[in-house]
Amino acid sequence: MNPMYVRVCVLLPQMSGEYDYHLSAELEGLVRVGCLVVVPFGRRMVQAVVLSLLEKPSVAETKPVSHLVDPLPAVTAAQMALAQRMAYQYLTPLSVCIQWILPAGLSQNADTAYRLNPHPPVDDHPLSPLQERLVRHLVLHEGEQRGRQLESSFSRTGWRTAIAALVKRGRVLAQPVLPPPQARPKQARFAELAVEDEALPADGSALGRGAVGERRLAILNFLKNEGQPVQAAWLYAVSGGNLADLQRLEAQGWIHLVEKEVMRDPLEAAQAGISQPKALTAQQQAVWQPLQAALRAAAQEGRTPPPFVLHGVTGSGKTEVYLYAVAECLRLGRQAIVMVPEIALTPQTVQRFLSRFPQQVGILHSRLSVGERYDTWRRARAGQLSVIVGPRSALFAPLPDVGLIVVDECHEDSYYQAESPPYYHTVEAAQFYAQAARAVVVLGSATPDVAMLYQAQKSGWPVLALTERIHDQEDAAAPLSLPPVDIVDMRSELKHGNRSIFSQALQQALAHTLEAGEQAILYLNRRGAATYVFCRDCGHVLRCPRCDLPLTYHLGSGGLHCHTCNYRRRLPSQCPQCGSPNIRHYGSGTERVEAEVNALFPQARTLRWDAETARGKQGHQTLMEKFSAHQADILIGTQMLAKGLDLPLVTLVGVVLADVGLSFPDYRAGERAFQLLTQVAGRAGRSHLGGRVIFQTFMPEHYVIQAAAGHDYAAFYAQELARRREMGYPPFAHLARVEVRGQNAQSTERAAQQAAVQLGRWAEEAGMVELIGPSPCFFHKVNGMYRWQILLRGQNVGEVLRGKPLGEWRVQLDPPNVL
DNA sequence: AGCACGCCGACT
DNA sequence: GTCGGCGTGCTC
Repeated sequence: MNPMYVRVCVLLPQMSGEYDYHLSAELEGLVRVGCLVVVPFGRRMVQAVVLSLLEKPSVAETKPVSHLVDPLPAVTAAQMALAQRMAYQYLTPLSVCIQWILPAGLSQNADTAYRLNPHPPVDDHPLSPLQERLVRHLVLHEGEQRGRQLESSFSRTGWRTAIAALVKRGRVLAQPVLPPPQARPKQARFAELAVEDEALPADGSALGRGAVGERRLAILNFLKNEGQPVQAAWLYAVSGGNLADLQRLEAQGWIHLVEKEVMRDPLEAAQAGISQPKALTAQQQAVWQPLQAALRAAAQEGRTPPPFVLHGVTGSGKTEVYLYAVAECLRLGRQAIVMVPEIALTPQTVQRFLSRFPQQVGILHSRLSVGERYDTWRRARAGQLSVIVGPRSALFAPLPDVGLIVVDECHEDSYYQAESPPYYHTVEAAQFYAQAARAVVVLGSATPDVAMLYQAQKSGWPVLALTERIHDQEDAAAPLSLPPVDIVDMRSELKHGNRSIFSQALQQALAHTLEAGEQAILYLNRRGAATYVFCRDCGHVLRCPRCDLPLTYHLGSGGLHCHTCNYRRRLPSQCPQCGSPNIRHYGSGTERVEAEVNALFPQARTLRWDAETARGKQGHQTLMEKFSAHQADILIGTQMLAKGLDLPLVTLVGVVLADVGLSFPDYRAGERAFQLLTQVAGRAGRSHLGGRVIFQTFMPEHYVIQAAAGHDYAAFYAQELARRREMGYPPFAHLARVEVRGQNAQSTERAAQQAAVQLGRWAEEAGMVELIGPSPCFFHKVNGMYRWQILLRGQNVGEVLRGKPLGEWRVQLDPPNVL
């Protein structure tokens, strides 16, 4: 007998409960676990996902499931396990995790339709100004608006209370509605021959006069050659015909016109050639073998191996190993997910997957239209796509049997979702998913996070190393060496009277590169760099006395400013540490650097690449193409050009100030700087031309600068770990950020104090948890909202907060870190 | 979240 | 005596 009841998770963000419903006779047998349904909830209709089928409900009275949104399950079993794990791990309601997994455009939230009552009761009540505006707004929009529309027109005005009063008095009618999903399958017109090939006319005279007949004949002949239904738009394109021609041909009985569903494909235009696997080097082979064994074991014995860390220097051929792993996964009849930090910045990686697995790759990212995303999602669910490439959302493609999850450049910050709950790290979530799906996880990076590598070593994860670079050219056999890095001490440059932002060494290297007709990159981290104030003799950085953050210099006011707490002071004339008068800001925005380059090398063609110049849809691509085509000699840019672009003509990389970021009071500042410098250094010398890197610095002895210059990850790792131990950070702790928000500074502060008392009590009960704040350093004012952060740090933070009444606080739990 | 019920102050 | 403020609590 079919189960008559279902347990569902109601998709309301604030609801975390599970509810039982019964199935009507027509739905019985159709509703499956993971299906998206609509159910009555209170006096509303809401979407819900079926968690399980039941023979018996847990309550006496049940309501019926209203209808199925889609007969195919919207959430696979493995995805459901992932959602449940994320809900538990990240202290987030299950409904929120499920909504995150569902494709945009499918899930819809309940709403209210407001309509002007055409026959309002007699009412001489005066309307408030806001009510007047609402009524006028409704009149303007033909008497009807949904809550979401009103919210966008009247946000932050209290329109809900105002309209509720109007509803009460009968001026406005309110009706709960659940909008249908935005994303729908796309229908297109197809034509196919209705007669045997031999029956087709020999010339166009039977089909129409002159050119018209020829045009219609062309359509028939095209259909004959294709031998299958062809989309009408194609026929128009090949014949110059139109819908009238097709309808005429159908009326005459030559063809049938049918409506068929088509898939929107964002890759339709991307014509990648077909590429064959490359032979692996001995090192790649050594890495590949255990990976292959694990893929086979996972597929055949259903074992989930621990994640593989693929630690490969820039240019060591990590991508080819991924391609081999994906190919093996497909051979085993399973599918693969390949995650990249940001699709716009890694077009070359995406291209390699497209050409190696033609017709099998789908991409998922936020720039796709709702329809494209929905169709890619449906093709993945139907087994029509075997490889999904994309940023962190690609993890949620509903593949039927995921066998491999690759996280490329797994140290990238973009893998951490910090904007809205669930606050999760892709590296961790991928492991949860892999456990549910019995898949292999590969974490690739040239500079793995210290915390991740520590965890790998502690937990016995295999760490596979690729230490040699390989040529991009197919024929070159000898491995390339990493480019030599010169550290230039900017303090001695100043002592020798060089006041330019470029050292003598960098100027000479630039001159040499230009002479040789090669390209150079000048890298600077603009965040803070343009305005960072420090002593040029002792390196002392001016910091905010309240927050300990470096102060920023504002050209307009000529003063120093703390962005966090609004502290202001004047620029001192002497260094507070050594008394030197050489304390000033180090101005070096991209414009400034470009101006200096142009002054020194008037003949050089420069190209600026920063958030400003890369704006627009194709911004990154245009700039990259321009530089790749050697339409510029020197590229000047910020963080983003450290990403995975292959630029073979670049033989010189200059880091204008390598120290940037090292003085941020973040325990990960050293790690971030090391990762950036290593990546930037890897940009040079990816060709037979070789290459050279220059780090300009005021701290030449700093371990981060030294290790990055020596391409020595091991040294950096050891020193960073030792430094963190020395500072008393527990290895492997969670950091929970508890945020208290309010409209008013005083009341928010009071609430934060109370929250801190409560959190402190819980931390004390639990032991092993440390409370940080509230202190002004965790105070922010954003968009008129006052926010205080309180940090909890310890090995069991998640357990401390689990089950506690946290309703009024926003809690964000970071993944485990070596703090 | 919504929307109920529910218990206290200012008005017909 | 009623209208209406927003404090808890429920939604299968």
